[in-house]
Amino acid sequence: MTEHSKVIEEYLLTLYKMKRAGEPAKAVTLANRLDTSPPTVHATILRMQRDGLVNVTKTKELALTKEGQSIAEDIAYRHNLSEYFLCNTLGIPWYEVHQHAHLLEHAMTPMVVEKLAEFLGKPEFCPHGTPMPGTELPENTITLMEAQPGMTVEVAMIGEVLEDSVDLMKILHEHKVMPGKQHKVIEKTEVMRSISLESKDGPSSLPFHVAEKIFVIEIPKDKKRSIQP
Amino acid sequence: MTEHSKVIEEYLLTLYKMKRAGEPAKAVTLANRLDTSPPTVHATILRMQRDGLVNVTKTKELALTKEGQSIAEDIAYRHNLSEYFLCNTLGIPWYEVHQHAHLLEHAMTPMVVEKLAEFLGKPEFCPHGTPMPGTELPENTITLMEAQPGMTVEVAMIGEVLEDSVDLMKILHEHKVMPGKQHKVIEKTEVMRSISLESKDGPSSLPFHVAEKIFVIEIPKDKKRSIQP
DNA sequence: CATTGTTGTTTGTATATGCTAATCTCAAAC
DNA sequence: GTTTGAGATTAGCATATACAAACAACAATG
Repeated sequence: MTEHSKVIEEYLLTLYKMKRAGEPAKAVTLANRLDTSPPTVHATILRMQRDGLVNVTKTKELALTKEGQSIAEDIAYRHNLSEYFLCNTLGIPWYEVHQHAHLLEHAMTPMVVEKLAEFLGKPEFCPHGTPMPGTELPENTITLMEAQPGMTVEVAMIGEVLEDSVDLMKILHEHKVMPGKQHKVIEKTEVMRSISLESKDGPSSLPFHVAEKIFVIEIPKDKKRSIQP
Repeated sequence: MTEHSKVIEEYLLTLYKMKRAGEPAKAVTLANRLDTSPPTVHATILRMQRDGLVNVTKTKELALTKEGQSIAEDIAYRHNLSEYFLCNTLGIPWYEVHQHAHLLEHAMTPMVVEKLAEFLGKPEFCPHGTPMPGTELPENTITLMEAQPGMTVEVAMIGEVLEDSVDLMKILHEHKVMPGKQHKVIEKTEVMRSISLESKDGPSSLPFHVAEKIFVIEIPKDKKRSIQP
């Protein structure tokens, strides 16, 4: 597992996240996500193929190789560990740790990763609820879109795509739409294409495209608020 | 103060350290330190001049501009802070933190620097005794070379040049030649070009070129061992 | 003063990373 | 089946970073 540039690590991580989110891993998508031009992505993918990091199927789907997958998981781990550290140790708000971790993730030696993980007590989830590679969300996790009006749900994870927008994250924070918090689903209005919630901190309303990226667990009526006040 | 590449940051930091160590800041020296070829250094210096980071005198001396200096101090701070963190918080041995900090120093946002400094209690020295920019070593600091036989000295700082060699650092560690430890100077032999020491942990012998880079403070006889056992 | 050695510079390349503009390919839509 | 549009690719270019080899400039030394 050789040394790879920041750029390559970025591509690997993005492909990994797209794969995990069930999105099609194509060159265009990558270009959009990474905010680079298609030709640049093309050239980079060629190098990655050459170096045995990705394979390209006949249908132009990008698939990580064993090695690519393994490196990507490593980066994801460093990223999530950094976020946990920044949030829990340094006290940087959970909704903005992503940007800072984005730099750190490429600058940690194996020893630093190991010692940091020990120091933090080997956490299994980042502050956005994303499980570290190797850990999974509970089986009964659904997206907020799938939750029905009347349900009370507990936020499990804020989808990684959403982390890129600090503004959006800040709003989620203000409405306490964050891991561990409970909300009651009031209604889903097709016209507004939004879903409205109600929690002890007040009401909130989220557009469908955001609700699709928020993962929750239904809380049975009798257990409501048993964990989070 | 714009964004600069890792490479440029490296050049700036190296120039800053050379300046502080009183070494002549020339292109060759840089090339040796950074282990790159003279043409590469040349080209990079041109870019740095273009960007207002260094000036080149008629005698080919490289001098940081105000801006270059300011950025360099910033990097030095991030480096030393990282080292302190790696050593004191994560428990990575002081003699090998340098390599890990070397990566981190280029990956810390201002917010991370600020929060980390707070968390660590705003330390003023790195684990090698190097003062953070803005802090100074005590006035009466001398190099081990300048210490006379019979003197008892306390190590204040391991010169930054020495940090590059993990092997050497490990040896210093084994002989407890580290900040805060006291040693008695036994003799300086011109023939061997080495200086021999004696501490409660046993005897050691350091070549002149190393002793030149180790900074110590003389401990008056009556105060010996009053601080460090 | 001529020689030598150190240092700086130029030349010629190479690779990774980026861009725009133009073009190609192919499936879906008409 | 022809058109259209999305996506992939090619061509042409730019910049930062690296190298080796050749050469220039200059100081030190004999």
